[in-house]
Amino acid sequence: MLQFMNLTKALSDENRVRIMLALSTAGELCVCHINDLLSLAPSTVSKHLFLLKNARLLTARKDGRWMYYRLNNGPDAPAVVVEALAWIIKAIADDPVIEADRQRLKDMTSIPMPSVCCSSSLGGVA
Amino acid sequence: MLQFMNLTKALSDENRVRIMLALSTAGELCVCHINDLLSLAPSTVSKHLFLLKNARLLTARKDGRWMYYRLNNGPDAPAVVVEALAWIIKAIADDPVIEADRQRLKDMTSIPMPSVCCSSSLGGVA
DNA sequence: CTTATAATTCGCCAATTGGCAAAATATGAG
DNA sequence: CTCATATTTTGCCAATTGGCGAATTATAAG
Repeated sequence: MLQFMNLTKALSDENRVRIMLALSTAGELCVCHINDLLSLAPSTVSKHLFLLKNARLLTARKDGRWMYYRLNNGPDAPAVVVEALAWIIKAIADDPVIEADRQRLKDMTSIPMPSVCCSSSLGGVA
Repeated sequence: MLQFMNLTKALSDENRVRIMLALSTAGELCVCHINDLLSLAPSTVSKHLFLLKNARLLTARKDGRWMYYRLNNGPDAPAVVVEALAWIIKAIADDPVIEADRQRLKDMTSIPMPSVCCSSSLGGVA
């Protein structure tokens, strides 16, 4: 029960749902891209990612200074998680908010990432 | 999006999830049975039921002084709701908390209800 | 009409949660 | 080593939420 409630609580915040849908499109994202996407403070995003990972909805991978997050839909993911992912993606994949995020993501990730991650990724006139 | 967040927020509270699972077993329950099941104040249960109904997870039917609630899994229920119902039921139908609720429900509803609803339904030594 | 019961609404309080800034941690670059 | 960047942890505050009791509404019974 506690584990299941962690799942539903994790999905009960709009910003966390937006993260999930962004990952369903992008496959994998580093934290700074998510910061830009949501326009939230890094500490806030970090907390959201912790809750999603804690609920087993996400997995994380570290590469140098960067953390990459992805949906936990691999073969060893719990069935209840995989079903949750299918449910939310089907439910709101074509929501206007999600569509807009997808467009922003496309712009963001079109800049080759290995070089420089975020400080110059988007919104950068300077 | 707002409608979907109503759904996930409605499912993010343990007492509300217990209501859902109780209804998946009983089919239909009147509010006073749910009060007894959760041992919460009637006003609190009423608020929970409002949130679940507002999220379209439940439907309500009035019969005399009693309100009966049931899962919204009829033919005209939104697909996203039906899928949510299938998801949560599969996920926690055999959770200990839910099993215990099911036992309590069986005791409760074994008393024929049309006669007297709740004031004498359970826990009644007096 | 008056009384009693079921349920909801309202007003309030405690607990939880989402947000940020600052400090701490980790890692690559010079 | 020292500096810069990415992320997390910590501490704090405002907003939301879950809870109760009191008041209100609705309906059946006397």
